[in-house]
Amino acid sequence: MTDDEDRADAWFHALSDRTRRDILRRVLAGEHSVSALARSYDMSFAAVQKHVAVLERAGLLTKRRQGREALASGDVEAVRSVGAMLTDLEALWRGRISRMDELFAEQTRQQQDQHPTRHDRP
Amino acid sequence: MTDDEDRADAWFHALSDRTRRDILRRVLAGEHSVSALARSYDMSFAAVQKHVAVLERAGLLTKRRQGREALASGDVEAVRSVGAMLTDLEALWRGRISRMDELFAEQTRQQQDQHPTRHDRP
DNA sequence: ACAACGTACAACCATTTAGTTGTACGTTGG
DNA sequence: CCAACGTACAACTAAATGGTTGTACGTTGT
Repeated sequence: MTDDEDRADAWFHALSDRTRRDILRRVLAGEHSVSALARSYDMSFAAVQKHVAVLERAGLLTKRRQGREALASGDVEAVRSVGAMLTDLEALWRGRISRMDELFAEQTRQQQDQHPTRHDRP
Repeated sequence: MTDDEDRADAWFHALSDRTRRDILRRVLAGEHSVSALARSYDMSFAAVQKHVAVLERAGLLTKRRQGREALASGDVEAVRSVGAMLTDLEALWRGRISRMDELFAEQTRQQQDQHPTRHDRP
């Protein structure tokens, strides 16, 4: 269905707004109703509700209904998945370093072949 | 000057586009000129150049000039900083779990005070 | 019963974004 | 020398974004 890249788009876009990051912090620390969250910010209820919806669509939080309230709760697994993507990026960088090391070793070896030291070949 | 939250905004916004994530993968794996990168995508040179600029402003890559080429290179430290933010989010969640554990222990203790077992008080 | 509360969603507006084309300018190879 | 290359940036367009207000509807406490 939704591609990995689509999910990543949604994750990073959801995290790219400071209000949404703050909401996510709160709901990771504990359940909060949408209106309780809304009271924390200097903007309309509807605006906060939209931010919650963005986080929900990205899978970073889930809502459950209790009476008239919608209780939002952060999904730590999704947060970990985002972290894993970054770890994968780091791995690419490590590969680059390894290749540089190999290249260096290769150059060193060739230089030694061309200019053997007295010590190596007495 | 630029707040932590501003940096985070820039980081996550830069990462919220799949083309930019792909560019970042390439330049983490090794240096690439902007036009070499541009050849990889089905869009104009100017579009790719703008994506590179977004990544650069976010501090996720750096450019160095060599002759007429601008060589872009990924900054793994910035990637790690983004990862650290997510780890901090996870920590909030862990705090929530600890608090739930404490609450449970508290409730259990009170229940034992109210209904001591024969075994506890023979 | 009913007023207040919590939620959802539509419609609208200003700004930003991702793309385009065009232009200008330094660098380089033949 | 100069044509081709690589880069940068401005100006424009369509779409997405973050905010607003207004409306509707189920839930709750008195």
